[in-house]
Amino acid sequence: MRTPTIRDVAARAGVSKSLVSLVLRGAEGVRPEKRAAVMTAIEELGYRPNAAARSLSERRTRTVGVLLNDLRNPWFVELLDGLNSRLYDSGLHTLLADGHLNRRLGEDLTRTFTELRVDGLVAVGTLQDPQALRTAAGRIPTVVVGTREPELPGVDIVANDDEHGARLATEHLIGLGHRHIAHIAGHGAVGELRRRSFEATMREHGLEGTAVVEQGDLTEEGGYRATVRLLSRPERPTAVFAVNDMSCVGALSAAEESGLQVPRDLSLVGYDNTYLSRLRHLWLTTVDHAGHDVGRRAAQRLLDRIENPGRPGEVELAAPFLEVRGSTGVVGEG
Amino acid sequence: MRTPTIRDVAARAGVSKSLVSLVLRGAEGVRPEKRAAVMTAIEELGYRPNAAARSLSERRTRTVGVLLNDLRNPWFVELLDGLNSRLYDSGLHTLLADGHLNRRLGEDLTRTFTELRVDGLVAVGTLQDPQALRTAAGRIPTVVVGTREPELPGVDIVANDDEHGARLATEHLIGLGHRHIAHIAGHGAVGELRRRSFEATMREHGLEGTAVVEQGDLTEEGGYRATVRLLSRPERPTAVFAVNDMSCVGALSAAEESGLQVPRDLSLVGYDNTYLSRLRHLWLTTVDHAGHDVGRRAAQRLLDRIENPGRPGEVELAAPFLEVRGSTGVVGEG
DNA sequence: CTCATGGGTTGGACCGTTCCATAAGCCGCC
DNA sequence: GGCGGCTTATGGAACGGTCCAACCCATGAG
Repeated sequence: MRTPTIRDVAARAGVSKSLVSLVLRGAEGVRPEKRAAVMTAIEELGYRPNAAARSLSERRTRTVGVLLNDLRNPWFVELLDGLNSRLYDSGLHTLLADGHLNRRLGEDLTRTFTELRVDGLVAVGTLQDPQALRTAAGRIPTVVVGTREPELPGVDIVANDDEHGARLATEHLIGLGHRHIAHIAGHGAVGELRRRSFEATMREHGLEGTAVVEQGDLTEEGGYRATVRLLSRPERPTAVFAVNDMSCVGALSAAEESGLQVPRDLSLVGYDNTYLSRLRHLWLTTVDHAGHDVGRRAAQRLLDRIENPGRPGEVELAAPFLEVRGSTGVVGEG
Repeated sequence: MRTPTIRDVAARAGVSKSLVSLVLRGAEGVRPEKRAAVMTAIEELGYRPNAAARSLSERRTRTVGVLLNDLRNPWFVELLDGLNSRLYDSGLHTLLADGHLNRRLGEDLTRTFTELRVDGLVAVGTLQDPQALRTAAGRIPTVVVGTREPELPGVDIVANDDEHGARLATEHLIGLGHRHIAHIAGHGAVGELRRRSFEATMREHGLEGTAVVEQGDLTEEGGYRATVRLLSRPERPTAVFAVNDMSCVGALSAAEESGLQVPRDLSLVGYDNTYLSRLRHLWLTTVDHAGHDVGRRAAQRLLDRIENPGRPGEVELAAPFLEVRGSTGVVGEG
């Protein structure tokens, strides 16, 4: 028994395949009894439309490909949620693929999605291969989300406002009376923006003399090492603003190891408001990167771009906000 | 300019579309100069095969759909890695979809994958809708991975041996001299297996009198609450084996809150060896669920089932192992 | 010289839909 | 009775590949 096609349904319902097609797409002007006959035939045969045949004929897939940079670090879940729901409202499905997993295999996911003829492409986070994304973006409406790079022609970027977020974190610490504040930096455009904004904010408050930056790498290990270096300085900082939650957890470990209590002896602020920071045991003050909002806006951008592919690429920023938890406190109080 | 098709390539290379097709599929017996002509035409036109057309004609997609239960809890990353690499070796791509995200939208992903005519289906973790999976499994070779339910006709299950894992954890604690050991249980088949094995192991060591079970729910919050209850008992346990790492982190918080030091006053063992347990700040002793191995075996099962769809469903278990870190210690020592 | 052999290539049917132009049927009106 | 107009249904041509039987053309054997 082959899987049934639209013709099998038609034969069983005693109508033409065209009418079945009309019913499937919910067309007006089909006589109710015929519609019912078709529906029962579909039911009885367990018919399911063939997406390949449909998209071949329709010349679109109603599907959006989402490229994730690394499943291991699920900062993007809220973002996906926003993206997904907005796209779904417009009748688009999303398919995910993880770049990290597939890169080791030498598989180029932009190519896979290109061959699938997805209607749009969303790159979540910084991808390994900007060149592949560039060529894909030449064919498929593309939006980059949750990062600030790469900037490509005809590609929109939607992210949170890192400068604003870093300012929020830094001013929060300054407001608590901290003067010796350190920043654990990360690489890439996002790391750059956050660091610069940290430095600018410190300068605005006349604290450029006591601002310190240590380089991290967005991992726990990097955050740990950077903090160990920070704490061995003659003028030990009383607060650390880490480029992301992961680094912040590393900072937390380093602090405890050297006998410092958080937040009594050292205040910590992370970035991303991942579920890590929400763990009762960590309970980090952090900057929420407005993932849901970013995702929704990205979806809207993509829909616009599918409508009107020619438009030049733009950058759209959502406003992050501070989530104050237990890792920050007034300086010198305990 | 339409996107080029195989016929455009053929015209440009001065050959028939059939020959282009042969070249694309790397067929033998094509004259080298013709092959070269086709390749340059492909290059010049930027031709990309159309997956829909190909799969319509070939009547298969070379694609496997992977259903994830919840991206927020990324215990399955290693597993995906194993799965992916094995499938890729056999020329199959994987597409991911997250059930949690899409369920809210009322989208049935098994249906989406059925319409896509994926060659196989992998359900990672317990899904919300076993009924949908059952009907999908009736059409598409299906394997359930990393969980023990649902058991469906013609569906293989590949997971780690929870009974063995729970035994490892429990005997580790007993070996450290613990007698009053508690278990934070989880729901579902997996929770049941781990709890039963905990109880059996305790019984074998004559410790059924001091074994305690509190119900959790696999979340941090649940682990926290269960531990608070445990610690308020007259006979406080000296060790806790939690059903998963997430619960274990909750237990850790509860312990610290009531002034107990881990592992001096309370030993803790988790399950899954997620990156959470590897965080220096938590550094949990945990049972590794052999994700990579499970993933590879699942891929093999799926490939077998694609070859031979009729076979009845079987359960295959991989051996978990203990990962001793900092959250367990000899009883009474500090 | 004829004919079988076989490597290399090709046209056309087919996969399962959508879409469009056209047909069928019915009604009312002149 | 013929005809225009309207609603509803239909056949056939795409869509872009794969696959297969048939074809072409050297080559070598008989």
